[in-house]
Amino acid sequence: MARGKVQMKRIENPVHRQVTFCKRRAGLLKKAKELSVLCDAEIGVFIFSAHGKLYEMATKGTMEGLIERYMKANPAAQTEQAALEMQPAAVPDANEEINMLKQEIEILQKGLSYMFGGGAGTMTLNELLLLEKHLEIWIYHIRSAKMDIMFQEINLLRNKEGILKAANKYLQDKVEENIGNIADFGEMTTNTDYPLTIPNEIFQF
Amino acid sequence: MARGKVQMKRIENPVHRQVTFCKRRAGLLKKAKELSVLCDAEIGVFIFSAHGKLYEMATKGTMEGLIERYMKANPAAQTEQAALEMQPAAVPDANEEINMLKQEIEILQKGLSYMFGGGAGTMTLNELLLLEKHLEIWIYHIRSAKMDIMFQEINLLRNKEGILKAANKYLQDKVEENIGNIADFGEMTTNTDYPLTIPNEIFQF
DNA sequence: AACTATTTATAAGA
DNA sequence: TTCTTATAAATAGTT
Repeated sequence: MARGKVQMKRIENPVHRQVTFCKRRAGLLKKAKELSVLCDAEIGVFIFSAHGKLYEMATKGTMEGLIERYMKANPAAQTEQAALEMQPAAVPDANEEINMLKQEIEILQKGLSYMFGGGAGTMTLNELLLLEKHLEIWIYHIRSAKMDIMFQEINLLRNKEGILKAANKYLQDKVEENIGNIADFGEMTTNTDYPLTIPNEIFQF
Repeated sequence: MARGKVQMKRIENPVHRQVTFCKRRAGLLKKAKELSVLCDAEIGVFIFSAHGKLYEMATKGTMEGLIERYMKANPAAQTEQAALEMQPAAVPDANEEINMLKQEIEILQKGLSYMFGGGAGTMTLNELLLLEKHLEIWIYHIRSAKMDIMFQEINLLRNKEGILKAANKYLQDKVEENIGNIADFGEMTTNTDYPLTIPNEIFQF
């Protein structure tokens, strides 16, 4: 990369190779560190030299922790030991506990997917981060349709109330205007005099 | 490293951070590959993005093989499973799986408590078993207070409607009974003849 | 390990 | 994401 390009193949000169290994190894680890810091990533690197010497680096925590995380993130990838552990030699008690835990996980997953509205699939951790938002949206939808209907109903009734009240008033006027001899009319008037104004605050959901 | 130096700290702008992550990730993996080829080294790199996505690369063979080699080369470093496997009495396979499942449950629990509205505390397993019920109850409470108010309002209006209608009818009867000479009365009657029955289904929430 | 001449990598902008 | 380009970094060959 300087003073001449380099062929992408094994450097045959052992001295050159060793020097390059030193320099580039440092460079690689530096780059890994930078990527980790700049982008908030967790990175593990391990390098076995041609002679078998191990150089490693792990950002955030230990290499062991990273490997465990790797194992979890990549269930398809089984180490030799893990593969062996899949053999039926397992002890009954242990199997029992495993099954219990698996059932628990199933229940939890079911609850979560239920919450997401029938999503039959499993959730990733990313999806969990959107949890609160989804829940709020869900509630909103459930509520919103009902609210619309109820508001319509209330408005309908209010309109009818207004019309009936007007009709009532009209008829009352007519009665008063044309008839003076109905004894119990005043009593009637009192009974129909209801407060018709309803505080609007209760509709501010 | 171009068009301006970059501070060695987390890039705050999410877009910049994502772009840089992409570029530098590619760069890092390329460098690893080059080092491997040029110097005949065996290298493993894994990168977890901030969002938890895994990117990996292993020169020569699989990452699993590399991890096993790493384990062997680094006896001091024991993963949790490996440590458990060192216990003679324990059954290695089962313990590992149990731990994995327990971790999974922990993740789900975390998501759920997050869902329940910033509850910083942890949930017990018993609580988790009641997940669906809890959610329904929660939604029910949110909704129920509002519904009560709206039902009261609707019933109030309906009662008023009934009373006004009765008063209207009474007055109308009086008018019909005592007066025969009001020209526009029939018209009035038509206008006040509204369908007063509202389908009850819409209130079945 | 230091020193440069060059090659690479990459930040910023489209 | 991908391309371009100006510039910062990395590093091959040399001392």
